[in-house]
This record gives sequence, structure tokens and C-alpha cells, in this order.
Amino acid sequence: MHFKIEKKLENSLGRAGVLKTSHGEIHTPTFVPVATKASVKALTPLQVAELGAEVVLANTYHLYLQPGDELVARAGGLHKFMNWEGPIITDSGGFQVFSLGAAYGKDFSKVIRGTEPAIQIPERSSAEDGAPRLANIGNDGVSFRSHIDGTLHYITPEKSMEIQHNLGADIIFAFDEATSPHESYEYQNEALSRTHAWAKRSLEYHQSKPNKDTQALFGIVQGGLEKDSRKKSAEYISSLPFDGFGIGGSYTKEHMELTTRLVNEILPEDKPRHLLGIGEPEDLFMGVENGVDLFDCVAPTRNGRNGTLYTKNGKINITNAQYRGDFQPIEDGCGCYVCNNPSRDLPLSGEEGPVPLTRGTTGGFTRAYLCHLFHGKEMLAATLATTHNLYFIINLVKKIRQSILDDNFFEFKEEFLKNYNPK
RNA sequence: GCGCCGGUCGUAUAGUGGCAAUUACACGACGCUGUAAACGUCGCGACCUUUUGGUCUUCGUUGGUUCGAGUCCAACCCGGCGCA
Repeated sequence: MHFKIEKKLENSLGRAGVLKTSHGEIHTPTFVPVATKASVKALTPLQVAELGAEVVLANTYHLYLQPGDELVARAGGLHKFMNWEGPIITDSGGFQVFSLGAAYGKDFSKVIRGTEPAIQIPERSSAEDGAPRLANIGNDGVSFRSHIDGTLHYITPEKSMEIQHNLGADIIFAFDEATSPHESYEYQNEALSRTHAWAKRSLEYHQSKPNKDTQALFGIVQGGLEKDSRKKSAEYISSLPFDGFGIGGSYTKEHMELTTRLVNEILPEDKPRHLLGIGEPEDLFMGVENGVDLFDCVAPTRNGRNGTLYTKNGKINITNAQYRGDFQPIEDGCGCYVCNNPSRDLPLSGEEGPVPLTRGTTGGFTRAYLCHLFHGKEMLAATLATTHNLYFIINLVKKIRQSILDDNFFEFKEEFLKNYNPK
């Protein structure tokens, strides 16, 4: 893997670059669609590529449970298994320590609403808290109860690396512990030392294997909301010879910006940075401006499946009654397949010359049609909504990248945010 | 004509003396940020209220029994089945 910065954004941490992997180039900053179980839900890899995605992110924990990393290895690795030829990133399973652990059954999420994360997790200090959860954390690793069949599994940093080696992604992540900002200060400290110890163990295991030459390993900065902890974490993680870095954890919007800037000021400039799990439009501008190169997020795909669609004016819930008879496209002027339904000239195999895939110009799909598909529970609803949302987000980051190259990032940001209501 | 069964929120249902009344679907709104997620939460008779509330009107119709009736009784209307 090789990373080259093409252009820097003046008076900020932002930059545009190219990340070369053995499965192709990634032009950064970029948005990485999430393909947790080796599938971007509702889309084929060809569709994902046509949307402009250059890389996808799959998950270690999920693929370990189903179908099993050894089976993926037998299939010839993730690329072959899922028939995606481009670069792949795998997450380490660290986030599941959080989502199946402290956050299990609760409404904690990565981005906390409001400003005061005052509610602490009271039962956290006691081992026998009685609260249902599927993950329990020890210093050596984490025991998980499978959310699929309830079987017990134990994942250590070494195990996470082994699984990720079997999966064979281009970029893999160190095993970490994501914490909720609701945790106590003492707990955050404990978790941070664990994440640091696990980072070192992940790295040592990785470097002892031949995979170190074919797979890049990213370390993950944690540290919660405390500036000092974040700083400490960024300093420690960047002192280790990782190929790149992830920024993890969960925070309020306000802290997200402070944290991103603080961390990226410390991380070495010449290595790529991935802001884990972030991807609302306003957050993408924030991240890029503060030195982030890669974003992944389930928001465009999940929101799409649940009926929330992105437009330049903000998100709309397409299932709402007001759209039942609305014959406009989702977003006027959007260049995606759903909105424009352009006559495309893709040649079909065996045919001579370009063959239009669409006959005539129907003008694309309407809001009314999408609304109908959702109410009718048609599978096409998910496909079209995901197509539009992913295009919207991927294209937004592409435009942000271009604005850096064109020296008009700040103008573009202002113009976009002026119209966009984050809600 | 006789007998039996049945008529409850848009639909299908639960309910056999304390009920504005169960559940599902539909409908309406909201939420979703390294995917436990084609999911979840809330609302769904009307009006009022700051509240854990208050008032009114509802289970085919009309009457009755009862402190109290969707629930018991009577008649009637409608539907299904059976016998003529």
C-alpha cells in the first residue's frame, strides 16, 4: 500500500490524495460503503462500482460467525468470494465490543444527541450487572455471544488478526474497544489502556506473518471525550509502525470535530486516516477539513432501506403521505440512476456497439413510485433508495475532493451547507 | 316460517359484569452515524389539560336487569348455516 498526498487544503488539516492498493487506487478523501457481511445491502458489486465507490468495508465479527473466515479463505479470499474486484477494508470487530456490549438493548449510538452525556452506565463497574449484553470484556480479549445463534465466542487481538488474514482485505484494523461517552472516567481509562495493549498485540501478530506484505494494518485511536486521553491515544498509536490510522469511539457532534482535529494534528501527515463510522453530509465536510481521508458509514444504506433519502435540502422520509402523489424525482438535478434514469450506452456482450439499456426517456423514477414501493414492501424500494443515497454521499465526497484540487473547498462547503438542513 | 350461530376501531380479531376496550395488518409521524437494522419507537373515538390526568361519545338497534352492561335479559334489524 502506498499513500500520496496530491494537494493540501490551506490553513487546515485537509488534503486530497491517492491510496494505492494491490486491488486498485483509492482517491481520497472518499466514502467507503459498508458491506458488513460481504454485501452492500440491496446492491450488486457492479452497481456499487457504477455509483463511483472505490472501496468497501466488511466486518470481521460478522464474517467470522457467518459463513466463517476459513470458508472465505477457501473461496479464495473476500474479493473472490463477494466478487468485488476493488480494494476492501475489514473492520476488526472492535465496534461490536461496544454495540453488543454496553450499548446492547440501549439507545446509545455512535453520535450522541444533546450536549451533556450526563447519564453514566451505572452497572458498568460491577462484573455481575445483570444487564443483558452479548459481549463481555476482559483484558486479554472479549467474549461474545453470537447474535445469530447464541453460541459463545472469544476474540482476542490475535484472533481478530487471524480472521482478517483469512478474509484477505487490503486494509485491516487493529482490534480495539469502542466505548460510550456515558462510561465513567475510570472506565474510559481502563478501556484505553486495553485498546493500546491490543493495538500493540495486533501489530506484533500481523508483523510475524507473511500477510504483512499484502495487507496494510491500521491502528485505532480511542480516548473518548477527554482531550488528554485522545491526545495520549493519538500519540501512542502513532508511535507504532502502523500503515494508517482509524479514529474510533462515539461522541457528540461538538466533540467529534474537536477530537478529529486534535487527533489529526498528532497523527503523521504522510499516512492515511479513516474516521470510523461517520458519514452524515455535515460530518463529511468537518472530517475532510480536519484531515480525514476515508469515511465509512451505514447511514446512506440503512437510511435508504428505512425510507429516508438524502437531498441537497436535507433528508426526506419518502414513505410520508405527502409523497404518495408527488411525481418529481427524489432530487431535481441529481445525476443518479434513480433520479435521471439516463439512457446509458453500456455495451452488452456479444452485441456490436453500444446498446441502450433503457428505451425512450421516461425521466427517471418519481417520489410517488418510491413511496409506493416502500408501502408495497417491494425489494426494489431498497435497491433504488440505496442507489440514490449512496450516489449522493459518494458523489458529495468526490465533489469535496475536487473542490480541494480546485482551491474552492470553503466556497463549496458554504454553498452546500447553506441549502442543506441536517435536521 | 322454525331452529342454530353470529354482528366490537379501515380490515381481521380478543373480550362472558368494572373497559375507551386486546392483538395483527393497514394508516400516520418520528428515529437510525466502524449494520443485533428490508429495522425500531410512538400515535391511531372526540375534546380539554402542565401532569401520574379530566370530560363526553362508543362494541347492529331499541328497551330492560344492575351501583356498574361490549359482556346478562327481551324485542327488533342484518348476515350465515340447517330444516321446511
